[in-house]
Amino acid sequence: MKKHVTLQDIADKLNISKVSVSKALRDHPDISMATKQRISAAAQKMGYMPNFIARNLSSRQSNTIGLVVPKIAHHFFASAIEAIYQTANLNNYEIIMTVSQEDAAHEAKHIQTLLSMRVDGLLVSVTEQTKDRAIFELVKKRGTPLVFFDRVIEGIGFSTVTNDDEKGTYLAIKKMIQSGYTRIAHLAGYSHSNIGYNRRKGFELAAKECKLKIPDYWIIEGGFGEEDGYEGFMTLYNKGDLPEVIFAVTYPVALGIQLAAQEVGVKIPDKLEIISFGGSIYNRFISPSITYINQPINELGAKAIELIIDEIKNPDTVQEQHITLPTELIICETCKKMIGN
Amino acid sequence: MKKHVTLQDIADKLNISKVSVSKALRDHPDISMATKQRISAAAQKMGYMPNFIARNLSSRQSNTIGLVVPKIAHHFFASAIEAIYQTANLNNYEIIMTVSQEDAAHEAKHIQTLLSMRVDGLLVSVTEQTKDRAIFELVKKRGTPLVFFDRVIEGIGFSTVTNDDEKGTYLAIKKMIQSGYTRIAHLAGYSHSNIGYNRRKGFELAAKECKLKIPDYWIIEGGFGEEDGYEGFMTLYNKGDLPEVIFAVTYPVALGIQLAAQEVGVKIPDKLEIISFGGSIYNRFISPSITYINQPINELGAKAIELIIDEIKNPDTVQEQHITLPTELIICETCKKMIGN
DNA sequence: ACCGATAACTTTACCGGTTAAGTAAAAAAT
DNA sequence: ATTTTTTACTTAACCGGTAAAGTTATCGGT
Repeated sequence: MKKHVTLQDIADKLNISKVSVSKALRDHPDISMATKQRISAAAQKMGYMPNFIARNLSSRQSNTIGLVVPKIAHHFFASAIEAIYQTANLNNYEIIMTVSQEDAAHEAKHIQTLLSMRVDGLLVSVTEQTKDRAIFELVKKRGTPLVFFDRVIEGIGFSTVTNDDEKGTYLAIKKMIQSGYTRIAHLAGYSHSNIGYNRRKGFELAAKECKLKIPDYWIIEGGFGEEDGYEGFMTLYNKGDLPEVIFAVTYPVALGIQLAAQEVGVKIPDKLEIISFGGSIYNRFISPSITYINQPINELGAKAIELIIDEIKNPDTVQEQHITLPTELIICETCKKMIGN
Repeated sequence: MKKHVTLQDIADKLNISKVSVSKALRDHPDISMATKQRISAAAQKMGYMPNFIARNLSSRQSNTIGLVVPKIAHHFFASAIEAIYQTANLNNYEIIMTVSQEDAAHEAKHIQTLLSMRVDGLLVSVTEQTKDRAIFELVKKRGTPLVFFDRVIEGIGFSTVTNDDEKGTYLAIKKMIQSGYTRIAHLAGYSHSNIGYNRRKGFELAAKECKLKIPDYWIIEGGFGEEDGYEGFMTLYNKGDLPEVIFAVTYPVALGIQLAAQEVGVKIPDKLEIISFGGSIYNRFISPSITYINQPINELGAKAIELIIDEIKNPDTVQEQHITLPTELIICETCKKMIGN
């Protein structure tokens, strides 16, 4: 029972060559209808299951896409991953996902592994600490198609799919200022990451256009996780000059702020408001629910897959593309002054 | 640049056979130190990267474990998956994950695909609707090791790793009754699923031991998702006889209850309390935070990987195992009467 | 009645490794 | 000094497919 049924086994049984069996099962025109039927009947009965490994080796393509994400227990990634799996499956691609855990070294190692597995293409969202581009330059040299999504690296010739971080932030913050908020701080993430950089840029642009002066110490860099929100708030709090609103670079950061504020007794939304880039399915259960800039996560995941598949299928004609998807402001229980403006 | 460097390329360069190169790179004793060094230097310089596909085909093992989960945008699974990836990587295994989306047909198809990829073993948590065991019997016949975790199928000879659903529930509900709660309903999930069945069993056992009569219509079957919690609550509500507490079979179900209750104006925790099996990282931000039975998610994931690796490495000596991990009651802002009892 | 085309296979070669079975020269044993 | 063992390789065969290049028998056209 242990042995797998191979093409040869079927061929022997029917007294034909294994190539005929291979062709029949792939519906190749060389084989007559009658034989095709005999063969598929036999394959069925014998429980034949093609060996992908062997097939991939000889056909030099795996129908497999390597996915590298920094973490998964985070609403944005969990949803994006789900969208990616779904779209990939619809297009008959398998996904091999690896989780870098926000660690650039893991990331590089995983990409190596995926290249060794000869994935047809790569879909990557880099860690918050990724600075070294060597591994990506290697991928480029190899000629393996790669598409970045959400957290990207620009300038090395790969396509990207992102939210419109800058514009989304700009519009939201502008509206916020127009609604009467003037004392706004920003926990900004890392500016070496595109999401940190562009969200901050949108924030600063809105402030500048509205002639609002934001003190330097109200823009605080850090990571994109809950702990970073917690620490960021504490830094602000200890300065003794709390703003009215904090704009959090990600939803986890917003949660960290909330947690810290709760701890030191700063009531939200009475004493402090929060607005965040990105939400969560849990947001509506949280009190107060946080006003946020909604990301089109499913579209983002789906688009990323479409791009990579396009690059895989048309390696010669495709061109580098940079797609940004529009965001949408969702007003919840914080920042209520914005309603109607 | 496109071509990959192969063993043969290195062999040609150094005027030796490719087998020597293969052996050298795997540190086989056949090759002298001097040659090994020449070879690895050359491999390094030429940018050699082993072709896993080819290696797997010829060595008949992939160092790869197939993972099948029903969904990923759910705290329990997201965390379990993270633990699984981590433990697998530590043991030099790659994970190929597929998402069945609570659809038994997808599940079967994915398992087929993973078998075709010749994964060394499978780790499966079944969908809420899985009843047909045919695909698992096929796996058994094939001889591919498989371990179920959390949502399992028993009686077909595979090892399982689960929470101690029955005992965990039993202890929590017993404590709840002893704390003075008497009107307790249960949104129970599907009883064809082990988690539904065992949690309900624990619930009923506690009630019986405490001589508490629970009306039939207070135990409602359904799925394990938020919508099921929503519907379940509505069913209870429309009966016009609301309990004091609802025990939700999963955290998403608890959220669904909360949502529905909010909608019809039933205040939690004043008019209705909730307790749930399983929590979420978001729980502490939710108000009121829900008292829950905590699952040892990381241990569960890690243990599952350990079991499957053990089965892969010792196919002849391993025996079917059924591991249950203890749970822990975490009292939050609902069910406060339980504090101190 | 002869020729080229077509249909329906088969044979050969190859993908990039690994394993098993040689082999020649050097080292150790008798 | 001769035999045995060991060292360091090489050659051949295989994993389970796919792709390219034959090979017949049949068929349509003239």
